[in-house]
Amino acid sequence: MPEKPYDHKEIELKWYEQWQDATLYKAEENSSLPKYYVLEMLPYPSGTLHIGHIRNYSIGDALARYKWMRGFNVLHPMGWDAFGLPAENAAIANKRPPRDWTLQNIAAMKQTHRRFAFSYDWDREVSTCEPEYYRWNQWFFLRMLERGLAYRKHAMVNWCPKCCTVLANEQVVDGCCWRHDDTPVIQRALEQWFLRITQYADELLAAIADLEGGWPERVLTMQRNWIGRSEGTEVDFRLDTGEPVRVFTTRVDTIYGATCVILAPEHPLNAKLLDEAGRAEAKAMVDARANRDPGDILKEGFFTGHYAVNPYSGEKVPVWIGNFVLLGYGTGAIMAVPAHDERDFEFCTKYGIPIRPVIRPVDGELAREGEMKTAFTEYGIMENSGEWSGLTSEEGRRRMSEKAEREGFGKAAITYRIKDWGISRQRYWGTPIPVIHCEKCGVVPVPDEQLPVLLPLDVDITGTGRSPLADVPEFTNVKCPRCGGAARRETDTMDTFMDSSWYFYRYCDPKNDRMPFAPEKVAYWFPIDQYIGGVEHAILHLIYSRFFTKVMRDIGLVKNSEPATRLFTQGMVIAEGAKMSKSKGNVVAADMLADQYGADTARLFILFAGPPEKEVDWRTEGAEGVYRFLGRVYRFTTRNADRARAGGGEGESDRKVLRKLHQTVRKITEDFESRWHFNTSIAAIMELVNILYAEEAKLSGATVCESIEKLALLLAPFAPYLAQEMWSELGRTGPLFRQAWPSFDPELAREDEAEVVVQVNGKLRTRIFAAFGTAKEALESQALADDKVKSQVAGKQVVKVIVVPDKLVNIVVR
RNA sequence: GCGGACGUGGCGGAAUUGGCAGACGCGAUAGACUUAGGAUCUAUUGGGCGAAAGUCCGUGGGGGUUCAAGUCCCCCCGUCCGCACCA
Repeated sequence: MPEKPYDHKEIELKWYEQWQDATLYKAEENSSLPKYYVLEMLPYPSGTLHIGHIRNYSIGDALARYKWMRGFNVLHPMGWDAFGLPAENAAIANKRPPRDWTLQNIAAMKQTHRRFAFSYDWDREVSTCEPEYYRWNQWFFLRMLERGLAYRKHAMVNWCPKCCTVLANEQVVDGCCWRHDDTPVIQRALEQWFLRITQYADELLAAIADLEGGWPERVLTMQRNWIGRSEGTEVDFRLDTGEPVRVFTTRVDTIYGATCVILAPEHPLNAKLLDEAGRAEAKAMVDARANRDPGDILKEGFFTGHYAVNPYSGEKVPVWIGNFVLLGYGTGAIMAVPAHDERDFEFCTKYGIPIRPVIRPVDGELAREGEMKTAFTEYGIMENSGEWSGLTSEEGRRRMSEKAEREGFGKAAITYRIKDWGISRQRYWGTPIPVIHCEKCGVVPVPDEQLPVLLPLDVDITGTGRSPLADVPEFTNVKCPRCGGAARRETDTMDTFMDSSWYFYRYCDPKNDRMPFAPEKVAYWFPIDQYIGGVEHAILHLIYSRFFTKVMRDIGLVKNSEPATRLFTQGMVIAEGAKMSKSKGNVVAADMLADQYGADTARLFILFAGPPEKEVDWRTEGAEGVYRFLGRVYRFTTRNADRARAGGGEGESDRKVLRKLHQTVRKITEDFESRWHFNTSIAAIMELVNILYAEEAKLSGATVCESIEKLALLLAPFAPYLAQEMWSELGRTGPLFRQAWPSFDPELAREDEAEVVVQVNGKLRTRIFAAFGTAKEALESQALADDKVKSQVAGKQVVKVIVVPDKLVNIVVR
């Protein structure tokens, strides 16, 4: 049979049609097979399928197919099946501002999706216009409201002038919006909704220990730092105006060395303590910090003219304002102990505030006042500290905290860096927050039976920063569900990270219209065995979804406390030296690659570019080679199909090719089982194909048949369409993913003889062949008998010979 | 500034446990087939010297351990990532 040219479009469309109703990836709910659950998340904030997606999909998809072929029951959610994509939503999507990309990209994704037949992640842009998603987001919100986990408060919030919306702390990167890294966020005071993630801060931190081993250390470290727990003491200094100012310190044992109290420039007490000029100066400090000049902000401050009394020593110390004191951490005020804190040291040195050492090293002397060059920040023995002198720092901290609590001027306290999660967004799109503001009844939740609260279709997108919903009377004017009086609907919508926090649970029970999902269905699948996503979500999505899981557990919906036992973080795709992202405009869309070379090439190429955990530098030149390789495979298959079907016979190179074949199966199996270095897996398949080409004329029909068969199975996880086509060329029927993963015969894979490297003084001189297991002495004498070795050794004295059986002989001469 | 990762041909990368450096692919060069080739197939491809056999050098730089180092240890340089006044 003559070979056929490789027409990827024809092949891919053909099998795509056939797989449409095959429910290949759908979970088999009643299966008794072991579970294996693969989920992915979006690596890039973008609506269109681009290289990052392909990489993400390809990794997860290859693994899922492999697991399937190994007999696992795989939940491999496909597209947005969990929520559907009803036609009427197009109208909503259409309402978005022009800078949003949803509508055209939903169309693009449908097309690409069709061609690729894989796509199974949550997509922020799609989920933001799903009524079913709204319903269950709102359902969760109301459950949290009932439990006091959702609340509303007036707060200073991060505001991105480009997005015209509030951002959570997690979404602020280097003082800029996570989507616009050239736009500094500003602070605004607004009435906002929050989720009380801090209530779970302790558990989120403690449970990190359970994730150890399954999650990358890097991500766990980032989460630990982000939660930022520190144990210390809150202490009231009494101001000369009569009121207390509360400070937080982790080193109350140093308090006798406190030589001033410093307030954050935006501290509430400043209104009272400062005069006009002082307030203006404080405001200037706040502004300077918000604009956040790159480079170090110098420590600055000024004296308020007021004093406060140290409750332990009774000493009166000056009260200052300092730009390095943060309102958002601890109490927004500190006691400065310059002798034992580097920042305080710098500040007090600059302004001539006394530096008084009160802690000495355990086996050293107390530093002398005025002679310290740097702060001594370690624990030690307390000195010049009244009744506490002589105690260790640890003991002092404990006992002094107890005293503060006993006498009512403070207490032991734990402070977290993490803050409650602000979920209010002043956007049109996104899930409406399901509450109603009634003048008589206050904040009234929308009753469950009225969910979902949907977005109105008739909206002007102004981009002014005021929620566009506020200008739609038919949306805002409602009756209070409690008293029936006139009331106003909440116009903020939810952060879309809300959606992503639980979307994967819905995959287990996508049609449920009574609950987000049935607990027993989730119980079968969860926790996720393997989650795959980009590292950039370490403190966003990955911490929110852990929080959500714990809340769901406490509500009684799930039994697991963590969403995923293993996390794999794929590397980012770099283009022109920068992370590929929509906002940078350096996104390479998949369409080009897919149109030109097809889905199989696109996937294979991105996997071949490098190991999945590493960043890849995007350049398309290599795609040609991968396409060429698939063409080689296809042409080999078609021109040998007849021979393969006939089978039988004997060929000169059968042994050689079968050995390589079984070695390749072994190698790829090992790659899947240990590390996912698919680039080397694919390289091994290429080597196999190169040998098939070289030995093609010297093979029996039976060997050709086995080669094509195994080659198809090996390619199935990486290039499913071509693999399926090969399968059918062999006359086999049925979906390839129902086939078992190929096994290898260790006997066939074994080399006949060991190739032993012979070195002289560590330098390669020749190689010899010997039967496996040849004794050391025999190898040594065989090596020494070799002509090349003889000429190297001639005239010199053999000092030593190192023999590694089956591998190497090293002759040391002098 | 602190913490982490990394540094290999013209390029992407391989070398999994200290044991043949450069697998596989791109690019390049030559040839075959061809009216033609941006298709396909074959061969060569780290650098120096050499007609060749061969030989020396070579994994950011310097030092060390070892029979043997891309791999382990120390110092330096560079790149990337994370954190950056967290009291």
